[in-house]
Amino acid sequence: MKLSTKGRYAVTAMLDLVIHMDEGPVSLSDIAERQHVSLSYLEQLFAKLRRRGLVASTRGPGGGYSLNDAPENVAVVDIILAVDENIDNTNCSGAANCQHDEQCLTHDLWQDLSNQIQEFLAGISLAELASRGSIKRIAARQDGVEQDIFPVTEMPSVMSKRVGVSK
Amino acid sequence: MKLSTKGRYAVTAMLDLVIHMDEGPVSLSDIAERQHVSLSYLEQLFAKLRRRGLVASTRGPGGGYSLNDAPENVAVVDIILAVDENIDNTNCSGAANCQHDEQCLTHDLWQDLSNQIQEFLAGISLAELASRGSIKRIAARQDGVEQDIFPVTEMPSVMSKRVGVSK
DNA sequence: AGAATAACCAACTATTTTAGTCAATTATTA
DNA sequence: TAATAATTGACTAAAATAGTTGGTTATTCT
Repeated sequence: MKLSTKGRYAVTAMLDLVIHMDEGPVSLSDIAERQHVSLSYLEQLFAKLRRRGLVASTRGPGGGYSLNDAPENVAVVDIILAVDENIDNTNCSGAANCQHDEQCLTHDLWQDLSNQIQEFLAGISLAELASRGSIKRIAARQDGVEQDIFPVTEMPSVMSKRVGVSK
Repeated sequence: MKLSTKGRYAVTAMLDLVIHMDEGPVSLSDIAERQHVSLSYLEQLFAKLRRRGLVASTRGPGGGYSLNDAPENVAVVDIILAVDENIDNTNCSGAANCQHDEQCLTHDLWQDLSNQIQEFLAGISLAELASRGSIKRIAARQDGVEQDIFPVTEMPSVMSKRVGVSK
């Protein structure tokens, strides 16, 4: 299966977007700063999310990304499928031709497992996630924490801003 | 998470072992032939399974591997954990220090998912798997199929036997 | 009009994991 | 003593992961 940090980053970024979208489009550099993911990596992920129709983009100052649908209608599984391609656990990608054009011994087991995971992740929407108390607390910390940890001017911009971009 | 072909091969091989263990130890070369996995790769996997105490080995002619415990007591999750190390889906391996020593936004979500998968795979024993009709059918096919596909002497030994081993 | 902002795009890269191979040794049995 | 089969260790090709680098294009603010 594919459940790597790629999918986790994507879900985290989308959740950050939902939490901050009341003030218009959310820029990737803001998400990068808050969630400590590299901006260029986010760009790749959001390119896929946009192609899948999950988000819409606005260019220029004040621009950023916004959800194409209500947070209630976006499930975690949609996000993971958009960036990770598949959630399938079989060797044959479900085709059941794992061995001489027939099923391998454990084909059904991996198929069942895939369905389990699929159903679990399909049952959780961004709206539900954003409403959780534990997540609200962490988001509040992230929104107010930068000043606390990095006193005034010395924020390690390397982590969140583009470096070495020439004019 | 780690759910790769490594874990799938291991479960398939262990299931093959259970199906054929009534006639004493099962050799890796037999499993390699039946399940079409390379012998050297199986050796690596069974070294881990032995270290974890899931199987016992018998050397010499007629030797092979046998289960250390009743098939009822070996869950699929045990096998995957033995070869894949962990089934954890969080970035911080469950330590909840994913971001500045505190939880990242989605930590709880991945934790819940890990638990789901864990429970599912813990609920399936080798005995239960081996008793399934679909698996019995496939095993029967595998036990009788070699003669049908590779007439008499011309079995492609490359796939299942060691090649180039000098004295 | 010009500077800043921010999305968009393509190519490249270091590191890790996967899925093995290759070569040899040790133990056991016929 | 020959064959069988586990055991060990080092190596490797290919793919995936997690980015980086260097730009271009569109929009808005001054």
